[in-house]
Amino acid sequence: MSSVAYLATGKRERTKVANRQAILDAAREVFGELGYEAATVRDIIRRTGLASGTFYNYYRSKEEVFEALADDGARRFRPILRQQFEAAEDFASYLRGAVNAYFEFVANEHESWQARRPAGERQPHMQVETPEMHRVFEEVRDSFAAVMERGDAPHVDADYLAAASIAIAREIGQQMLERRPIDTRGAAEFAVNLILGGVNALPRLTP
Amino acid sequence: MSSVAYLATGKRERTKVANRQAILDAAREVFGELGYEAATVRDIIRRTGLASGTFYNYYRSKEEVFEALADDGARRFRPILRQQFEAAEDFASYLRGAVNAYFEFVANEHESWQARRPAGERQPHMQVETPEMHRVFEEVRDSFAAVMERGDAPHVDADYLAAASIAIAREIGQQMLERRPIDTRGAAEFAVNLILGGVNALPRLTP
Amino acid sequence: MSSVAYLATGKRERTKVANRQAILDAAREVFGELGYEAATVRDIIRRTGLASGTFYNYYRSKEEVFEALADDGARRFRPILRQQFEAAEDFASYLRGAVNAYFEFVANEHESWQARRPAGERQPHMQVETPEMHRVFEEVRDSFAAVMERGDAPHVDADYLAAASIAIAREIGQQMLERRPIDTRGAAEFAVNLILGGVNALPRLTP
Amino acid sequence: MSSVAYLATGKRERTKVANRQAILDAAREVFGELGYEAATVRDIIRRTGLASGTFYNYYRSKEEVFEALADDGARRFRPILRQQFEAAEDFASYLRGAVNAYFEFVANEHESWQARRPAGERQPHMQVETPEMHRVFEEVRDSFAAVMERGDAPHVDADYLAAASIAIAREIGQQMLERRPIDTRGAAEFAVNLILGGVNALPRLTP
DNA sequence: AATGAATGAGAATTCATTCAT
DNA sequence: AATGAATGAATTCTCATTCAT
Repeated sequence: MSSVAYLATGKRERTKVANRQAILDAAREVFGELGYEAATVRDIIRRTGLASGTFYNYYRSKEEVFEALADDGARRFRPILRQQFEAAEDFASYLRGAVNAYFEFVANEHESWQARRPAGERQPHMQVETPEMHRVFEEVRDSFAAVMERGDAPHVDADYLAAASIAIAREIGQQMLERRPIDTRGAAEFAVNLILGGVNALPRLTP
Repeated sequence: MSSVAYLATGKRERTKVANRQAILDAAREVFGELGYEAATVRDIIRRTGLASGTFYNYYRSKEEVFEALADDGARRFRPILRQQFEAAEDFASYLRGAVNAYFEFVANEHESWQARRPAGERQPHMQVETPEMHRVFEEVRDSFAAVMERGDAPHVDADYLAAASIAIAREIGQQMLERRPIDTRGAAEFAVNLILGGVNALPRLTP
Repeated sequence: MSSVAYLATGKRERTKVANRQAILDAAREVFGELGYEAATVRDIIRRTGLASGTFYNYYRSKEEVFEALADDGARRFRPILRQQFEAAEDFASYLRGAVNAYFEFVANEHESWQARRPAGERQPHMQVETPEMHRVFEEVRDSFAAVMERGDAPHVDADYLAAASIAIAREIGQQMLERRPIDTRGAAEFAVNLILGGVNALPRLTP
Repeated sequence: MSSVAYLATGKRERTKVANRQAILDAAREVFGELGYEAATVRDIIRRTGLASGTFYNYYRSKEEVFEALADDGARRFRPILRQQFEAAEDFASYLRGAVNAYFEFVANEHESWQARRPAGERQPHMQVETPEMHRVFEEVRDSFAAVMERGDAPHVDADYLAAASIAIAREIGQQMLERRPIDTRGAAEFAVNLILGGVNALPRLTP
């Protein structure tokens, strides 16, 4: 929180922080690959190289890591969204920025949000919506609401719009990855045009 | 023996079908009440009155029933979709019909899934991709392509559009279920307007 | 047992006999491949093409087929041994005949006595001594005793000798199959010479 | 801490080794009392006082303990064999020493295996082939080859001879255990005379 | 704080056998 | 006599969590 915290971080301290993060990262991967239920604490801890007992020095249960993911995810994605939000003048520019940011995020982060099919495993796996995904949803919805307020933008159901926008981004992203060559620009354009066009066609809320 | 005799296959056959359905129904209930995770194969089979081993004559695991459930939904929805396609004159009417039908379907299903849920427990919402669901995707994409061809409708990337539309419907559908009262009309209107408006804003393909 | 039995065998009768034999053959194979315990009734019955319930029209339990194998095996191998026994003038000629007969039996019968490794399965399987193997042992021992009595042959412990002879034949047979080219003549000669030489060196029993 | 400290590994390590051994011992007893088939993993683990799950930290299945048991026997026998080899002057003395040692070993093992057996139940006798057993085979074959080289002994096919000798020892050993009183001396004499006499009768290799 | 073996409740699963058709 | 789905007792096995080192 302050510069002191940074300096005060001795080796012991750093190890603790690093371990906590390592477990979180491993959990994100494992939950992403196997789904919450199929994932075991062992799967998670094995990936960190730590001993199984160590897990419980950081989290009290499998459920607790799962919940911790929410905070972490939000912490990492919120600045990006916020930056887009602050830079944006209106809904259109925010959307454009956010969608692009999302595609970059997906590409850079090795798609922790998407099922990472471990290449050659049995087809139909289940995907749980993680708490961190929900947090992102809230972030987007609130930003939508705010930019609508801010500008002269159309004023529509922010929940529905956020849900729809995220769904579109996710799904188009998926499709995009299955085409060759991978055309991120084209896909982003498609998604943004679709949403923008749609929003303009929506009847305004007049509460 | 009766007019039903015509349809009835042997008793054994009927029993098999009935058992399979009984397990599916029990699974729907149990998943609805306890959530996928907490539910056990025993919970499911107990509710059918069948013996525990019998479960394994029909499904190999909890995961498999879950998928069968999803598959079952998709399979029951497809005829509805086809009907909308045949009745539709253009893209707009097909979309309107299909989206309305889908939201009605989802709302009905929802009753058996969540009916007995102790209020306050949020079901983490899960995604499965079954073969039958893929068929629904193909059906939608092909129908889109066909109605675009048929009418004077805009001509855009059918894969992207189908993927986006399904994603929107799914997600808005989820949101819809969390509001009270459940307003399928309102949700459908939102989704349809969004997609239609978006489509008109998309640049036409000119191959 | 008589010519009447043969003629009286109507279609129904033949089917019954054939089924009983089919189950026995399948059981021999399955017990040989998997060992008694790992083998299941389903494994056996599946191989016959019959329904699982049908098994119980012929044998009351897995154990019962296992025991029935004894009679069958003895029934098939006894004539061969008997023939060698009757043709033999002394121990040496009986041994030679029996060992050769054994190697032919092994080759012809696709080695039901040996582990039939299903090519590419996990290495260390267990082999149970089936009742039919024990019956063969008795046959050999009795023949040994008889030819010793009959001729001027050395008079030694027939149990030990039979056990040793069978063991040698089995094991040399195994080794032989692992060499290229397969030299049955050489192997048989080795076995026979070893046993004959050994027998002459054994002290005579003088009861 | 004490002179033992030198040998003692950490307590953890000792517990692991002790547990593994405890399971092995319990398995030996249980298999001896109930037979391989009737024995369950529960029977084995119950006798150790360990928790049921602990079994699976050491062995993956009943079959695996059984193999470990066989392997264990072979592993403990090998040093004995080597000792005989080093003490032997020629083929005859090696053979005599090894066979006697083997029969003693088998008789001792037999006590722990069959001691508590309710009389009258014949244990169906099983064969396993473990890697360690193969090593015993190689040891015997190489020793045979070496002593043949060393002395003026006949020079015959070492593979065949080793295979035959081991088979004889195994089988005569089994027979021996079924007689009362158990006469290791008599059995060994039989086996040694048989093999020695046989070897002398074999045509020499003249490569 | 890290380790990793032990724990044991409870879930998953098998399979010999029965029995209605 | 054949069929093959149903049965359910018995067994295997997993895995979150604890705890001695």
